[in-house]
Amino acid sequence: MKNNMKISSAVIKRLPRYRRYLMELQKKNVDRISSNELSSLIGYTASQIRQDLNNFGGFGQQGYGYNINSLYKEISAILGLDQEYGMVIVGTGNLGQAIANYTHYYKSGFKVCAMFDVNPKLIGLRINDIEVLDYEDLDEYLKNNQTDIGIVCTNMSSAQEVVDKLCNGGVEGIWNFAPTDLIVKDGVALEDVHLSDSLHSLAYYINRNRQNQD
Amino acid sequence: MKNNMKISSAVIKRLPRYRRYLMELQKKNVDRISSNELSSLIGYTASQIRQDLNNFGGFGQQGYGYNINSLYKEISAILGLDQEYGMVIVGTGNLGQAIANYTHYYKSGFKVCAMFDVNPKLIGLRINDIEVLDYEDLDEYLKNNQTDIGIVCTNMSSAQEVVDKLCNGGVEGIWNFAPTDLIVKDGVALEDVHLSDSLHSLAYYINRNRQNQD
DNA sequence: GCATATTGAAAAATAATGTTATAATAAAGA
DNA sequence: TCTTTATTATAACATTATTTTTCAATATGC
Repeated sequence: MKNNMKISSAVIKRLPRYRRYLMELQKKNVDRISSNELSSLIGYTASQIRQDLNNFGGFGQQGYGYNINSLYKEISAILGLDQEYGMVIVGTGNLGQAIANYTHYYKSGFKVCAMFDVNPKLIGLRINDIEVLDYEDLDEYLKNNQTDIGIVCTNMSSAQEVVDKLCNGGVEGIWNFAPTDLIVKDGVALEDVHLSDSLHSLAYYINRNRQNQD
Repeated sequence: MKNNMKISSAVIKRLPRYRRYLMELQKKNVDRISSNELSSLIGYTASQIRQDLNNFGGFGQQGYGYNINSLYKEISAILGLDQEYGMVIVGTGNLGQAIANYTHYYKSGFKVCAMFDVNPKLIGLRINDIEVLDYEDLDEYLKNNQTDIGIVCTNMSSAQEVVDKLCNGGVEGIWNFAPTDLIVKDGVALEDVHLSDSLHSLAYYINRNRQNQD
């Protein structure tokens, strides 16, 4: 990274998006792109793109633009996607299973190593070749298996207890799908996916559009 | 609403969260709360809470605070959650099934009326009592069944085509889970849930924390 | 009726984004 | 080789968006 200044979360949220577009360009065998071309593709202004990237280093070349392969690699490295992550999923309902399948399908450095549930009907099953273990054994598992990310797919009422266990077990990040706000140990990253909040925002905009038509 | 001024999306994104906390307070039979108490609960500053709510009207009373039941109802109405929404899911893989189950479980005004897929093995199945129909018949279905929201759970390459069909079929909102950016018809609301982007941001923060420890 | 609590609303402060200007440099063409 | 053009990096500035501060107004509760 270029310097120690804190990068705003607005920038960080844009990085995965840059990366997605660069991946597409790679697939099309494009090998260079200017901030202007990227701008018309992604929709951010060219200067914002240049400024965003400049937070991390001067990846472009004057008169040339950005080399797609190397910029892709740089952004991947900034995001930490050049590394492997061991994950566990707690809560093996439909959503948990879907996430297991999702990360399985989008092969990458993120690997679900185990799943946990309290439901005896699920314990012992294999989903995408991942065993569903008894939630009782989560502490023990974390003690013996270094785990980077805990994925919370439980209901609201169990979520905080699960997160406490995960944090104490040494995970570095929580990916939370439970519809509640969680407290994590200092130094643990938290990323929420609040599906109901998302759906409710959508409802707001639908209604606003309806009202504008009157 | 108080006036015609456009409300910023930052405010809209907070509304579902206010509503969640108010729901919890209702369950605990609390009947009033001040912006200060709400603040220490939710984590936003008291003045932000007051200002957010004031965008839509003066729901509080000086010297008293906010009545929880009525504020809950107000926010629900602002979000359009006092209404019913008919939805279809396109793409009946694990994620599509999980979403179907999710909205089924969190009973509310959002009802999945049909699911669509191209996979003959899935067509004809019933998931949570919702029939999986042939994607070929989507246009026909939309013509005959007024549908408010289209949920896109396909892969990246099919997503835009699906969205075009949904928009032409008259949906008012798209809830997109495909890992790509979509173009919607004017007047149609779009809400993205980019799971991979979310996971990648998490990876960034995990790595930043790691580096800070050195 | 008075002290206190609390909102609503305006103003001020801060943060984020967008624009402009310029020097440096690579690419492309004469 | 030299010149022109394209384009980034960087800084300064402008604008817009968001958050915080401040304080008058008003309801509550003793």
